[in-house]
Amino acid sequence: MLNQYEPLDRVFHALADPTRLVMVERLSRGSMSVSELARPLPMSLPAVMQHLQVLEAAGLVRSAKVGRTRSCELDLAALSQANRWIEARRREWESRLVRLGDYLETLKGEDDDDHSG
Amino acid sequence: MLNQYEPLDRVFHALADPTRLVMVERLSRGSMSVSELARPLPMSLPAVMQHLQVLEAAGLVRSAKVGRTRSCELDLAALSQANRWIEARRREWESRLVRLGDYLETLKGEDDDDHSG
DNA sequence: CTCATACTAAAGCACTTGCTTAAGTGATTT
DNA sequence: AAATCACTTAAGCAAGTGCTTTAGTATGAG
Repeated sequence: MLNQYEPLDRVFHALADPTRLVMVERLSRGSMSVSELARPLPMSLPAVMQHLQVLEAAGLVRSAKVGRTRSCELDLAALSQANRWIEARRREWESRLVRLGDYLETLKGEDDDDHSG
Repeated sequence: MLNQYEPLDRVFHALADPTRLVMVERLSRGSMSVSELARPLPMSLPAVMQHLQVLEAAGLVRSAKVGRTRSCELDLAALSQANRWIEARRREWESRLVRLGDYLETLKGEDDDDHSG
């Protein structure tokens, strides 16, 4: 397995799980503690902690412990990075389609010139 | 594992592998056959086929067989969907920050009124 | 001090992933 | 017809994932 994309595929991996998608979605509506985050999820608290660690390792979430509770909040930087990669792919693909269109136009032009021969 | 996000987390899962990121990146520069796609990758052809199936299942790539070669091309729909989800999270988070800012402004205003008491 | 709360750490287990190799299938060249 | 090419299928395996339960630790309330 090659890896020149270490941070990026960690972000996608973190988002590749429905539980973690729900966690990110809830955190986008406001910061909360681990147990608040866990409350609607059909699994144990340690399981939620493990998901949280994946999100933190990807840079999607930051958390800090205050007293005995850990407060979690979204960090948009990693999400933006994912967005930029997707946008770059879209642009490459679309500019290729444009170039193909131009090329087909050129062929059509040549065909018009050369039609009687 | 809950799943109200079936298509979306399939897309992120498909992008959560460095080999598949390379495949998508190469396909964004133009369509190609399975063996062309496989040529720079340090693994067997069946392995590349398996990655291709993951990308197709996620709706990121379409392919069609012509004669004995299979031509693969990018399909931007799934990528756009991923992008829209990320943008929605960003907007929710940012509007929450704005509301928080407004609230703090309100408190400051009340504090100004109530300062002498 | 005692007890409940809010995590945290560790071990274990079923299942999935990312490969491999070997043995096909069907299309195209020779 | 025989050989080659471009996949395709299947079986198998090591490593990783997504949980679990059990047993902690540190903080805060009474």
